[in-house]
Amino acid sequence: MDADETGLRARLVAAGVDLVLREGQSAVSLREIARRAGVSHGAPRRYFPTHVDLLSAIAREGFADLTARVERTLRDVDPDPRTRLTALARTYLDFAAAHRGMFELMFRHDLLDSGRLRLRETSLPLFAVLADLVARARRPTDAPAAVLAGALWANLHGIAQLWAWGSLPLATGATDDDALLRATLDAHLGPAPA
Amino acid sequence: MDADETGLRARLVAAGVDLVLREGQSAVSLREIARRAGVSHGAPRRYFPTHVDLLSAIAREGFADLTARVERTLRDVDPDPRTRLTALARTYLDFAAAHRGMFELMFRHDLLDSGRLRLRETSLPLFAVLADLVARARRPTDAPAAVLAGALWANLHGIAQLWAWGSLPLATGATDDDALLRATLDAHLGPAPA
DNA sequence: CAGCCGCCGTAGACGGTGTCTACCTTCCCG
DNA sequence: CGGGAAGGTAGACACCGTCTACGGCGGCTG
Repeated sequence: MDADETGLRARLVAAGVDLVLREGQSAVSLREIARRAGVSHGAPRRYFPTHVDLLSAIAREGFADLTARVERTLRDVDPDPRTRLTALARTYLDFAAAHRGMFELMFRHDLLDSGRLRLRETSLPLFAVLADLVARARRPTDAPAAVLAGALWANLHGIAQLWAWGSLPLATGATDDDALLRATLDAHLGPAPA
Repeated sequence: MDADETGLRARLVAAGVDLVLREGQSAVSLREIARRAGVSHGAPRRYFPTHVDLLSAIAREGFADLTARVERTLRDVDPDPRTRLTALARTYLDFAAAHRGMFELMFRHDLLDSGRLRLRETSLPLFAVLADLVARARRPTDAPAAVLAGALWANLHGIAQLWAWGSLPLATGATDDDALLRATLDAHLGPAPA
């Protein structure tokens, strides 16, 4: 992006991303990141006044990564909106499962929520992709596109979280989330075409 | 329950519940709880070998509270399953909004997920209530009841979390979650009757 | 009734954390 | 060439969770 890739700032974020992916969100301490970046524990403070600022920068990378994955997936999928939404949803759930620590961090609002950080806005591009597809897949009797898209996102997100947490496998007895995903898409977009 | 209400164990949990409701999950340290309970910082260790054990006990209270609220709400609602599901959903969302810190703690699987703690099972009674209503509201062409109930729970949960996080208000431009809730129920259970 | 044992809470230590502050090096620009 | 700012170092502080040694108290046993 606009960051000097070789600068300490970028190295700190990269170390943090690596750490959260490998060890989970609780392992992401300022001092550990500084250690991995090979600098003293006070160094990050030049670029990130507080721990929250660094975590937010890491989470931002997570959103960028997820958004990029979705766009990459959609490049190879045919133009039917329903098909594309299915692919988007699958990517979302796979991301949450494969990068659980990062996914958790991205939505830990108690860690990240700060007026000045504007982290929430980071998810808007991804939502825009989803909302666009929803608008095209929407049936005339459905709720307004923004509402429908919001509800669908929430459903995806809830599956991702409750599945990772173990509640959904336990409650439904399922061993994978395919049926849940199908039911969700059918519910919001109407039964799948044959 | 089976705990001596005047015992230190119960006092610690009560102090923790109070703290998480008032200050949020990050304020719930062992030492602070001990301070509020008027005992030394080492005392909780008799009953909760580790911080996670205490947090789990607090989260359990949260699930019990939520379940009780749902049951209390349902006592005054007429028998139509759709109406009852609406009331249940409303209670779920209101709980998440009113007790954000507790709601977050309840689903912090990185803190609570531990084979021996069996915390996930605590949400099963609530899911059973929902699943029962879903089974009765289900249309013949819908997904199996367990799947439908799981998808609906996930949708509710996602709305609760993304709304609290601020993403959904931002993305949809809505000022309350009523439209999202209605769209969700319509999607999973079919259009509302007049 | 005496004595002992086990439960329960105390208190201090240890290594870790985030944050603050004083310092020092290095490099660029006038 | 000399001064000043940028950027990293290092130590202090308060707080955290965990571990361990200790004390006091009550109840059971002989």
